[in-house]
Amino acid sequence: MAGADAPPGRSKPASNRASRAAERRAAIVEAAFDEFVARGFAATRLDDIASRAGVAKGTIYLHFKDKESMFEELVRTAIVPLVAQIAAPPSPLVSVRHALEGFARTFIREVATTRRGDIIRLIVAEGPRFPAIADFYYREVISRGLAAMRALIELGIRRGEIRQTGLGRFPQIVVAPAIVAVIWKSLFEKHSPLDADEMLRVHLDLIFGERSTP
Amino acid sequence: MAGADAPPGRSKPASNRASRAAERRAAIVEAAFDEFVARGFAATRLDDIASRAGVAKGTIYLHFKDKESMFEELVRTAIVPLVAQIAAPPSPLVSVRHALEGFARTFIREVATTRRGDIIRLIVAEGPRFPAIADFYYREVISRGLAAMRALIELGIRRGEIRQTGLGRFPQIVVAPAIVAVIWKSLFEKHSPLDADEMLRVHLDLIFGERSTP
Amino acid sequence: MAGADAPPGRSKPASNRASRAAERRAAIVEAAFDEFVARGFAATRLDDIASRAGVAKGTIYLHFKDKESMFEELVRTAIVPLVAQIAAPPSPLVSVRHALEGFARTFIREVATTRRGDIIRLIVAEGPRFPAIADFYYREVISRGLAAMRALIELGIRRGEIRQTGLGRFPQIVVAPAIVAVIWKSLFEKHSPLDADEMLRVHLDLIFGERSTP
Amino acid sequence: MAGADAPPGRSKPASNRASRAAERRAAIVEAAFDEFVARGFAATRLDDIASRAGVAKGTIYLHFKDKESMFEELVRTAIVPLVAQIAAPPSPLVSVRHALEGFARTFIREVATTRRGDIIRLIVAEGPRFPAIADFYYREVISRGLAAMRALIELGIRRGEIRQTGLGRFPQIVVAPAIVAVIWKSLFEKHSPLDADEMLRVHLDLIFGERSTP
DNA sequence: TATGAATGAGGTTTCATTCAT
DNA sequence: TATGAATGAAACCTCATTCAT
Repeated sequence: MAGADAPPGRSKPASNRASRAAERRAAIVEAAFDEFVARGFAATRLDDIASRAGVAKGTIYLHFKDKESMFEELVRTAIVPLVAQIAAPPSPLVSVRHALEGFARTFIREVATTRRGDIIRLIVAEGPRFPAIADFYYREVISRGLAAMRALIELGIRRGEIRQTGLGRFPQIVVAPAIVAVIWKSLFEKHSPLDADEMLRVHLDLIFGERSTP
Repeated sequence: MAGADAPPGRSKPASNRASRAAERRAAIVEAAFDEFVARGFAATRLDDIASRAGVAKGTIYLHFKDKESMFEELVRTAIVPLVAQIAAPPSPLVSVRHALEGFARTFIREVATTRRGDIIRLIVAEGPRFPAIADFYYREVISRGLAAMRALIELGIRRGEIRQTGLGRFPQIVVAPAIVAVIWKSLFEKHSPLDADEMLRVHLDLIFGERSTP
Repeated sequence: MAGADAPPGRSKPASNRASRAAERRAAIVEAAFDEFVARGFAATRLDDIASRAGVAKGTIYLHFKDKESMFEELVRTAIVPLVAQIAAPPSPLVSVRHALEGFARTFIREVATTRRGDIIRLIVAEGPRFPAIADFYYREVISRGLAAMRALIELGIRRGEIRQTGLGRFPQIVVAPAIVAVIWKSLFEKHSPLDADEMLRVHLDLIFGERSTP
Repeated sequence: MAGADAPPGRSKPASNRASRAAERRAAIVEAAFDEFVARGFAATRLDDIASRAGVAKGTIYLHFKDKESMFEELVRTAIVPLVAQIAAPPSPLVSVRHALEGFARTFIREVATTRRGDIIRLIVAEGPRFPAIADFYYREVISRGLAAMRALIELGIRRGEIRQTGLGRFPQIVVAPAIVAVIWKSLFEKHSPLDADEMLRVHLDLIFGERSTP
């Protein structure tokens, strides 16, 4: 991930014990994340995580209590950046459409086309078996994200940008195509590539009542 | 177990050998489906499937080659009803809106509120590890369903019911809230119940340009 | 143990499924007992039990929940025969000395010189870490055995055979040399063989006030 | 941990390097002894010993070759005080009964009611797996102790204090109740408290032919 | 001398699969 | 066809031991 290529200038960056440990931990997190995303919780082997991270199996247990709590902590950690983006202020200065376009662009760039998209799929997949994770995800991402989205929608309605007043009650509708885009990318992209950018634009056209000009 | 050695003659309708086998197979399929949906592929134990189906573990192997092919066949089988409904003719007699409302109602009734909804989540979860399933699902459900949806949308556009012409290129947009509803039901329903019926209605209002009257 | 050499006459004794299972279970119990006695709980490997019993490792888990409950059940089972002997009636017809001599002989023959002696050492060794076992042993063996011994001692006192009236309050004193004999056999026999038979006789002489004639 | 980097000069009495090492070693021995007594050899973790001793795990290996030799050395060390007391001269000045009463008192005070009692149980438990320890224990404690006891008994016989001449051949009989008391304390004390003091007194009454007066 | 992160062999336990009945 | 006891590979996890600092 990011951070793997430290700024050049030092040959052995941070070689004291504390940061060596931090590096190892980061490597484990990195590897575990990849494996969990690729195989799901149950099918992931700690052996694979260890060898991918370049550490011994036992080393994992210096950083995590067991496979389950490693998974939970990992997913939680990975969710945090999503939260940060969502918590961005709705920027009432520009038009609501403009704000939503910004959202869409950021989402495409930072989520749909990166491994962060996979985490959404992972939560959908493992959520029912890890209620703690589903709860956390709901609390930190879903409820906040939808609240922000609702505020934006209602602003749009007040300003007359959005005519469909029912959207305020179902911000999920505004987000739905983005979710579908993420799922599509991981499952069907090879069968039929999806121009997520364009799809979200069409969706916004639908919401803001403009006619698309193909 | 019970009834296995019932006195011959007529214990149940169609109790000859061939159909007895068919019954058992159906029980296994049923049980396996429940377990796979509840736990995912890797975490499901054949032991649990067997006892839920009321057969011995070995019996499963009389009907399926192994766990993996059982899973694949199962999901394939479970998808068929979805296909049937989707392949229903777009019914050009009524309005397009009316047709889509019918779709939505059927979806809510037959998918979102039943176990068939979980199969969508299951495919999202296991798709990457079972490309054969993802392929099959794309071929049988996604591509056909989207094609039908696209035809309907274009009909709506030609008839002037739908003004947003871009939707023809992205039928996913029309389906997205239904997908989100299914996911929501399995993950977040307990945190915040979703009125899927109403949400889909608002979504149709958005598409067909009517103002919702709260 | 006993039962390994079934009565001849049939080449494959008890070859139906149920008794095959019973045989295997017996083999596991046998092997596990040997291993636990030889190494103690923690140092015993299920691998060794399995191969000594001639079964696969997994087979053990068809009969026992886990290592710990196997150990507890095993020891409990092994204790039962001790109980049976102890529950023998105090036989008031003969002299108390005679009764105690019978006890001593039986103890030497059936406990001190057999593997049942090792179980006493095993309980001493593992008791503190398996309170359930110590409790069971106290309840089934110790308390009953001491009660019976006390009754016998008091009978001896009433009959004038035993002059030391304090023994009624401490039946442990009467049993102590037998316990020591068992421990001695497993730890120090090779350094200095102990004639347990004779020791117990001397002990009885001490109790019944007779002078030993070497 | 705390105090590891104390300001040099004088943190504790005798804080030069050599004695600091000796203190650490003593702490390890102390901690190890507690752990081994509480859990037995195999179930004891070096981690626990280290943290109980307040040293790092690696430090243990500066003082002991490995777990096994640490255990052997430890038990040996712990036995030494027992030896000292046992080797005390039989004091022919007072009556033999008086000498044995002194023994009993000392045993109760210094062994049965302290951790040194547990070491007897530990040796009984681990002896078969550590022949070296059983050998050492036999050589240093058992054989010496019994020799001293035998000498005392024979003195008693010669002086006419003890009438049961067979005891000279089985000094174990005289010691047996003390052993049983120790075992009782660790296993059954909570079920039924034992007045070891009184029991040993009754036992001496038995040996010396006096009638107990309850 | 002291540390404690790292190792990896080895333990317990699970479970898909087989096969004699 | 149906069973379910048996298997054993493979998973997770522990912990004695090492070694760079």
